[in-house]
Amino acid sequence: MKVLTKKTDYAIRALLMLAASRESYVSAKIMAVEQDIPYQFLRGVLQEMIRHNLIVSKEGVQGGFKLTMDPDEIRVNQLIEIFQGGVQVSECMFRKQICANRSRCVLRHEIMRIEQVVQNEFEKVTIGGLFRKLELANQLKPALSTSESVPTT
Amino acid sequence: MKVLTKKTDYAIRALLMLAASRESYVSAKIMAVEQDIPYQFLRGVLQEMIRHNLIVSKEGVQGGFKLTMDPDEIRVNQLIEIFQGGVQVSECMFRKQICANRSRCVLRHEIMRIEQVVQNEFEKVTIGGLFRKLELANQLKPALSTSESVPTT
DNA sequence: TTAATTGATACTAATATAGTATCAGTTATA
DNA sequence: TATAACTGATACTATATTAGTATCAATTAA
Repeated sequence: MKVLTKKTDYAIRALLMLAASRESYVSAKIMAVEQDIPYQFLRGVLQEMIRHNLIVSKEGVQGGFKLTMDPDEIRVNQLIEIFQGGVQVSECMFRKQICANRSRCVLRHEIMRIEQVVQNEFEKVTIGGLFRKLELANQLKPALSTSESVPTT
Repeated sequence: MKVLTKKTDYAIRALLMLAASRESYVSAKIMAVEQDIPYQFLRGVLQEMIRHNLIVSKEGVQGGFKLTMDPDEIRVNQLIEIFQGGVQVSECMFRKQICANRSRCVLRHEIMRIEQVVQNEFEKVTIGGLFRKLELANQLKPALSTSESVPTT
């Protein structure tokens, strides 16, 4: 049970960068390098987000992407919806036969309930919220880019 | 985001049948037919459950499978663990570099929290619990097997 | 004019999920 | 005691999803 696929993961990280740069455009290249995401793959992800009006682009030199809305309005929930087709119950037998077999229906009902819980949780998580946590983390631990030799095991 | 794969789904339905038959053995064939599950595929699922000591088998004529424990002790949680490798965060960067990039870590933390919620929910769902709901559903709607012509759209 | 950019699109590769087939061994029972 | 109804084990194939690559046209700041 993989909760987030790469696409969603990359999308969130790209959005966090855009949230950080506010009004100015950020190019796909910069985001790909900084976040260590395959460039062309990220481009596809960004295109998808344009289609869903989460971001806008500017072509040419100095071009790039920026948010169309307040980061607090972008919910991880929606990103999962876009890149993973939301949460899907294992085969919905609705209508088809009212319910070919009862145990499948009971199960289904139970899963839908849990999915609703997950849905609600992911709805609470916004890019804005994540961004503030990120800032806080960076305040508390401003090291990293310096020495702090990585254990070469 | 697919919550349950076929294997888990089939496993649960098979276990519900075993819960219904209590002490007597039920063959894979019967379960496959009644639950409309591909026979050989189900066999594989059953083998996996034997390996995890959820069920035992008896070979030969009149053989089959039965539970090793009270249905209330079998949690859907565990089945997801067995058939879907549990809930996995999108790439754990732990230790590797303490955290190559911060936004990934913040994200990770948030997801882990939600996964814990999911985990807790699925832990509450047991085969015994589902079985009782199933019985209740069958009591309230004892029709089905009779006429009730399926709409041929 | 040109290098840095996005738009669009068509691939390939890797992995996971779903399903099939086969043969050997066991056992109730006719 | 032969045999049909079973499971054990294992090796395959097919399909779908996820991840990643490549290419070329159009745009634009400098």
